[in-house]
Formats: sequence, C-alpha cells, structure tokens
Amino acid sequence: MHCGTRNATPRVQSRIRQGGTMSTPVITIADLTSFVDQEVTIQGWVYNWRKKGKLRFIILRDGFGYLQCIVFRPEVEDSVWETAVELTQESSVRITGRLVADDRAPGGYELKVSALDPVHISPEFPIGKKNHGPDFLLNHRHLWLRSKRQHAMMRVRSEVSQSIRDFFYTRGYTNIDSPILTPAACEGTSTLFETDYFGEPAFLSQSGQLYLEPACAALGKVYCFGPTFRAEKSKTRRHLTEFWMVEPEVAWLRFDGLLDLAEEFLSEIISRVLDRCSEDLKRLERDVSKLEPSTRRPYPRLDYGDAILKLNELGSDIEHGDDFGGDDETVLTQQYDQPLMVTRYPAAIKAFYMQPDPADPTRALAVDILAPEGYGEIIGGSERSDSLEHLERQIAAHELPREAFEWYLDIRRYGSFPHSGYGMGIERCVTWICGVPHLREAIPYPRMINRLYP
RNA sequence: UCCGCAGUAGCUCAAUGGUAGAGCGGGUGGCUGUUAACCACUAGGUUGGGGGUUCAAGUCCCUCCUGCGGAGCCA
Repeated sequence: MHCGTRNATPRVQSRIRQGGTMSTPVITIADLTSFVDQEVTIQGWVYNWRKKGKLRFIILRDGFGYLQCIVFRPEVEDSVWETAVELTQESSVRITGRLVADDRAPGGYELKVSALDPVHISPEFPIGKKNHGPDFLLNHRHLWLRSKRQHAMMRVRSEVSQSIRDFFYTRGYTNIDSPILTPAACEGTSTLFETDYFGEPAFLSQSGQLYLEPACAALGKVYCFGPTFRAEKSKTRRHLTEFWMVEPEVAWLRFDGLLDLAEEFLSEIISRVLDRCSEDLKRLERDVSKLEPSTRRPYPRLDYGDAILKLNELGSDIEHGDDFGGDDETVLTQQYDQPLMVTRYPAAIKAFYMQPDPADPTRALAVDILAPEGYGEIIGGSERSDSLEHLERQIAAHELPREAFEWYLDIRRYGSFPHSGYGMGIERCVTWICGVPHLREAIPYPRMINRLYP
C-alpha cells in the first residue's frame, strides 16, 4: 500500500542512489506518483507475500510505504520466478519493474516485476501476522519496530519531538543540554541509578532543572530535552526507568505566565501532530475528535482546593493535603475534554525548590497538567523560589545534603530573579496522542523494571 | 516492597483429576488478482523449575522463577 505519510524525497536524490541500472531510477515508495508507467527499482523488505497459481504478490516495504509487486510466471524469466518463490517474510530485495495504476492494488499502484535482486533471504521471521503477547514483542523490539503500528508510533514521536524543538526555537529559547552524570541526588537518592565514577558515586540525572536554572540566568529563555532516569520500582502502564523529558526554564516568568506558556506549548504540539500525522493516527485507529479540543485555548484551570472539593462531590474520600491517586486523576480528567491544569498544591507534597504562594505560604506555585481520557499527568511545573533563606530551610526540611546544593544556591546569591519552568515526559504525551494503553510503545527501546533488553 | 492474575507447539490460545488440541507460522502440493488470500496433506510437546497429594496431575497443594495489571512514587 502506498502511504503518503512522509514527504517525498527529492527526485534528484533518488536518482543518484546506488543499486539501480543505468536506465531505471531507484526510488522510494514515497515518490511513487512521479513514476507511474515508468520502469523503477525499489529497495526494501518483503512485508508479506501471497501466491495464487502462477501469480505471486510481494508486498514490499521500504520504510516510506508499502507497495504490491506482481510476479506473473508466463511474463518473467524463469530465474525471476525462482527468486520470487524463494523470498520469505522480511527478506531484503531490490525489485525492478513497471509501476502501474491498478484499482485492485492496495493504495492504487503496483509494480509489474521484471527483475529481482535478492539481497538477503531471511529465515523464518519471529513476528508473524497474527497477535503476539507484550512480553514476546518486547523481547523482539528490534524486529517489532518493522510493523506498521510501530512505524506510526515512531513517526508521531518524531513529530512531537520536532515540534517541541521548533516551538522553543521560534520563540528565542536557547537549547541547553544538561548533564546525565550528576554528583548528588536532586530530590532524594531512592529513585536514582548509581554508577561508579572513577571511585566516586555518580547518579544518572532524574531532571535537568537544577542545571537549567543557572543557564536561564545566563540566557534568559532556555530548555533542555534529553533522557531522564528514575530507579522507581514502578510497574504500571505509565512508567519507564528511562524516558525523555523536555524542560523549559524562563527568567522573569511568573506563575500565571507559566500556565499560559504550557498551554500554548501543548496546544501547538497537538495541532501540529493532527496536521502532519493524520495517516499515522488513522493507522493507530485514534479518534482524533478526542484530540481536537486540546488544540484550543484556554485549558480549564482548577485550584487544588477546588479539585479536592470536586473529587469529594464525585465520591472520592481524598482529603485536603493528600496528593492525587491514579483513580482521582482519572475521575477528575473525565470531567473535561481538554488537559486540566491543577494549580497551587500544598507545599508539603511538592519539591523543595518551589515558590510559596504569597497569598497562602502553605501552598506552592505549582501546576500539574493532566491529559484527558484518563492519561493523567504529563506536565509538572512551578515558579521557582528566589529566596536563599527559603531554599536553605527547605533543603534542611527535606533532609537533603546541603553541600551538594551550594552551587545551585549561588543562583539566589548572585542576582536572584523570578523564574519558572516545567517538565513534560514525551512518552506520556505520545501515548496520549496515539491513544494507546501503555507507554512502552511510545519509545523505540523501552527501559522498565526487569527489562533492559534489547 | 505489597496485592491480584498468568505461564501448555516458534506465536496466540483450548483441554470435568483419566489417551495434550486448534488457528497462525514452517514444509509439500493445488489455484491468473490476492488484500493477515484460500484448499489439501504434513512435521512440530520433558505443559516455566523443584517438591508433594493421588491408582492417576497441564489440572490440586507448597515453593522458587518469569511476565502482566495495580498500589506507593512520579513525567
């Protein structure tokens, strides 16, 4: 099937690829429509094949799409027929033939094969056409990526990732890559992966934020985007031990401005994916009407206290001061068709670096953004405390090692300033956009508790 | 770490405590338009490991391992 989900590669580039003969251009399936009724060569893998007497149907995939190739025994040389018979699922092959329009072909085009170059005949491919279980598929993740559904997931992820970078780039942000090896715990050692750093303990980063705040004092508007590691022994559909997080940090930005920024950010990502990945979302059988409200602003904003009252009305026994459980998030977000911004959490259940609400110091200027349809928290952010004294008290109260934070406290010693930022886990965002139940499909090689392979 | 569910052919799953089966995949053959093609035949098993109950265990009990779902924690 021809799937126009990728932009056509430049024709000139296609023509100069190696592997074609003098007369036949080597093209990708993305470029099909420019070559109808011409002889072309396509390089790819056998996605599936069927036989019907003297006919063989080879469904070729090349990473850009799918194309039905026809081998008709009376019309090809014996050697071509014999090669066609040998081709197995996922064998790699260069196929040359005449590209024709045919209503019987999936996608409307097919290749009348004249020559076959079997690059490599694959033995029995582990992943068949019927269903497989998650354990088997994850153990074969390197091969699972070849399936249509995974192509769609990876393209959506790539689009989300690119739209994030474009969002910040076009608004004047500087990309700051925060370190992955860090000297000490940011928010407690229990969730950190420890590694040996020339005899000293080092930890894999669980957030770039503490490194981003100094950079934002240097450059005003910055963001980091990279892998993040949490050694939490979580076994749920919403947790990875290695995931990618994007974190903007903005100087002079107050809490209300932060809410606006996060809202603009999310709505732009959703709009762009809906615009550019419609074929992929269709393949994933995503009901895009569920996503369209999220392209519109504003998003509903709910004060933490009001959220508690609302939850109580809805039957939850949650009390003021509690953090939301998974059920609470689900019940709450079912009330809305857009992401829900819950604001001003009790300071006691939030991180040490958050700015207290001037109107009520027991509350923090923090926001969690909960995705609709039960997908839950995808963004957490806050205005950061700009008071050296407050942070020193907080570090002591959280029993964090003071020495490790001296450099961080320097930001409040040398020209302290209001600033705010948030973090978004992109796998959770992609999982929501794709409407899939588990975020293990939203990253090429998921790392989970008990899973480090492949 | 805790709670619940599961583990049988390469894969997905059946099988009252009483001879271990099917579909897909593989192999062989048939078919000139298939759409996860279809039809016929065929190969393929130490029922996750160990221990126990029983005349008899895939099935019941104990234990360990692995996976799945959830809690806590978080993006």
